[in-house]
Amino acid sequence: MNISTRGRYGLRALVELSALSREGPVNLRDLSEKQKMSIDYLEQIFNKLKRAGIVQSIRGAKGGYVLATNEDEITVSQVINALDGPISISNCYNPNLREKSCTGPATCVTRVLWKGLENTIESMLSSITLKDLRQEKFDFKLKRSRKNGKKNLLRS
Amino acid sequence: MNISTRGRYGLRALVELSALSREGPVNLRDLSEKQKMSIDYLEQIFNKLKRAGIVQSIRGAKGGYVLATNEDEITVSQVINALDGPISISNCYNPNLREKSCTGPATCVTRVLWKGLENTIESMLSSITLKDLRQEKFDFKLKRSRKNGKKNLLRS
DNA sequence: TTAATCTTGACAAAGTTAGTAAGGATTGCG
DNA sequence: CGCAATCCTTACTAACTTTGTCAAGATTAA
Repeated sequence: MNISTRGRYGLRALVELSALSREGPVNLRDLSEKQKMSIDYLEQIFNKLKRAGIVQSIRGAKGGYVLATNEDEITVSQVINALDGPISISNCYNPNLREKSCTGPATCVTRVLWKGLENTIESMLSSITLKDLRQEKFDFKLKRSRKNGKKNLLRS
Repeated sequence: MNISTRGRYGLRALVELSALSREGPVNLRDLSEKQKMSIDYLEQIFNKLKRAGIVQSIRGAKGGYVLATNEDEITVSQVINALDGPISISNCYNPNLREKSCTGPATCVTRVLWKGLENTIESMLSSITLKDLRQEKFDFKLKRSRKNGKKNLLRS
C-alpha cells in the first residue's frame, strides 16, 4: 500500500510549478534542481501530466511547463490518477486484471470494505488542490459530511 | 496502492473462522476449501496471524485454529498489520528504508499530506472488527468525529 | 544556426508479490 | 504403539512492478 515515487515526485514538482509559473513557463532543469530529482525522470512524469491535461508544454528555447488550469482546480486525486493510475485497494472486483477475481458473491463483505475504503480515499484526495498544498492549508474533512463545522487542520 | 492478496485472503479466512470456531478449532483444509485458497498459502498466512497473537493454534489430529480473543476485539487494522505490515502511503519520512528520504524540511507539505492520509486510513480500519464484517454491519465514520449522529452504512 | 527545451521509446537493475514445495514436529485415536 | 491428521518452518521461483537511466529526435527563441 503505497503511492509510488512517480506520483509523489510529480505532486511535489507540481506544487513547486504552481508557485513559480506565474512568471512564465518553468523548465524541467530548474524544477529538477529545486526538488533534487533527475531530469530524465521528471520528463517521464511531465509527459504523463501533459497527456492528462494537467500541464501545458511550451517547446523550444525559453520553453517549459505551466499549469493547464488554475491551481485551485487541480486536485491531488487527478495528479495521482494521471501518474499512478486509479487508486485501487483490491483488484478482487476488477475482472480484467490477471489476478483471480474473487469467486464469492458480488456483495462479498470484504469487497464492500475495500471498495468503501477506496471511495473514501478518493474523496479525500479530491478535496485537496495544488493551491491548498502550496498554501499549506488543507484538512481531511470528507465531502460527504457537510455539517461538520470545525476544520481539523493538519499541521504536524 | 494495494492491499496484498495475503492481507485480503487472511481477512476473509478470519471472517470465516470467526463464524465457525465456536464449535471448536477449524483446520486449514476446511478453510481452504470454503474460501478456495491454497492450503500452502493459508499456512503461511496463519503462521503470521499466530505470531501476531490474532489466532491460537491447536496442533495434532483434530487440531486447527481458533481466534485468540473475541471477534469484536480483532480489527481489520490488526489483521492487515500482521500480514502486510504497517500501512504506508509514502516512505519519504521513514529513514531506515532504502528509498531516498525526502531532503525537504520535516514539515514538507506533501509529507504531511501522506502522513495524514495514512492516519485516516488507519483510523478507519481500526474501527471495524471481525464481528462487524461477519455481521456485514460497518460504516466508515471516523473515530475522531464523534458528534456525527447518522450512521452512513455501506451496503453497495 | 545554435542552444535550450520538450518528446518518445527502449532498456535494465532491484525489489515485491503470489504463491509452490518439501520436510519436520506434535498429538489424538484406535 | 503407530499412524494419520494437523500445524510449523524455511526455501525457492516465476512474474510483475518500480525506479529510474539513456539516447536520439523535434521544435523554437535568439
